[in-house]
Amino acid sequence: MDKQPDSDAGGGSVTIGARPTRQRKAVVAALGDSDVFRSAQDIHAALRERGDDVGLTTVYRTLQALADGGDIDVLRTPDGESVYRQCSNGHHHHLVCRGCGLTVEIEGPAVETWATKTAHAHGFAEVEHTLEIFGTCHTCAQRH
Amino acid sequence: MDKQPDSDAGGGSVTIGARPTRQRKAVVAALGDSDVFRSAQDIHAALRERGDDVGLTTVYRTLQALADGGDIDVLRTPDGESVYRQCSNGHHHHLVCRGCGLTVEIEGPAVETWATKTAHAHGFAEVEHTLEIFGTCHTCAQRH
DNA sequence: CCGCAGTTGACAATGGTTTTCATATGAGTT
DNA sequence: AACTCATATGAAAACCATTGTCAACTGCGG
Repeated sequence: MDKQPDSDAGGGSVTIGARPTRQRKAVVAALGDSDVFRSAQDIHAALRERGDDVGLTTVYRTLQALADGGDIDVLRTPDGESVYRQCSNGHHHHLVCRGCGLTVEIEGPAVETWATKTAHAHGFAEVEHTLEIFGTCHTCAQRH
Repeated sequence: MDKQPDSDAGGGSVTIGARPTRQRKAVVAALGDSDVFRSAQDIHAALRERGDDVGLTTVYRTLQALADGGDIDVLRTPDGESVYRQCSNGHHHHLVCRGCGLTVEIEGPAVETWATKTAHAHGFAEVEHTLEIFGTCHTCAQRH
């Protein structure tokens, strides 16, 4: 039910889909260019500016597919916007700047343990959790 | 321009606003009736069914006001919908059952400290964080 | 009883995201 | 190269929760 292991996607480390088209490669490239969480609209605008014309619909579809495949991370800003980012593998959380989207991947083993223990203590099973930290980074704080 | 501190709102434990109107009381009552997170539209529909006619706009406004005042908790479902719930005072997180919505309020002072410290260590200011734990409660686990 | 700030609500407008559907494209086949 | 057809694309329309608008209403203070 999940994809078969493909160790030779053709150069990229990310499985794009059945057909690695120009558009999909462009979206993946755009994600690779920045280490910031960006919205679909952001990416669409960036691509257009760069001359890579990709339809907004396609950007949305591609991002969704990548997220479903676990190749990129999604999270929702406090405004309810979905933002995407290419992340390292494995479980981690994010420290995100509200101003520019600058993101630091963080780990908190103690939190994981605590969350799981607490849930079990209340009789909950199949425990998952979400944890994101938002703030204003040093740079953004200065040019308020 | 904003509300003055009033320690005696007039009987309710929740400060509704400058004027405790029929509509606001109705919304507060609806929240008091259930201990699960519900959307504004849900509440609006429930009120209408009960005969308490309150405009959708007013429901939204009231919920937002209550949330701003810290009298109720808001969180966003994975679909991006805002849901509200009457909670105890103070900062806390939620342990929510995926099956029935059963919610347990939890506290994790250590997590708060850790989150703030970590953010500051990376030069972030005005730190906020979101943390929710999802799982399957004992009851739901049995009748899978 | 008057007046005005606070409230209300029908309706329009927003805006991110998804759907629709006609057209295009690419990988395999003949 | 020509053919096929599932897959992919994208412009435009649909969605839909939420917010803005603004005229009408309400209730307490004076």
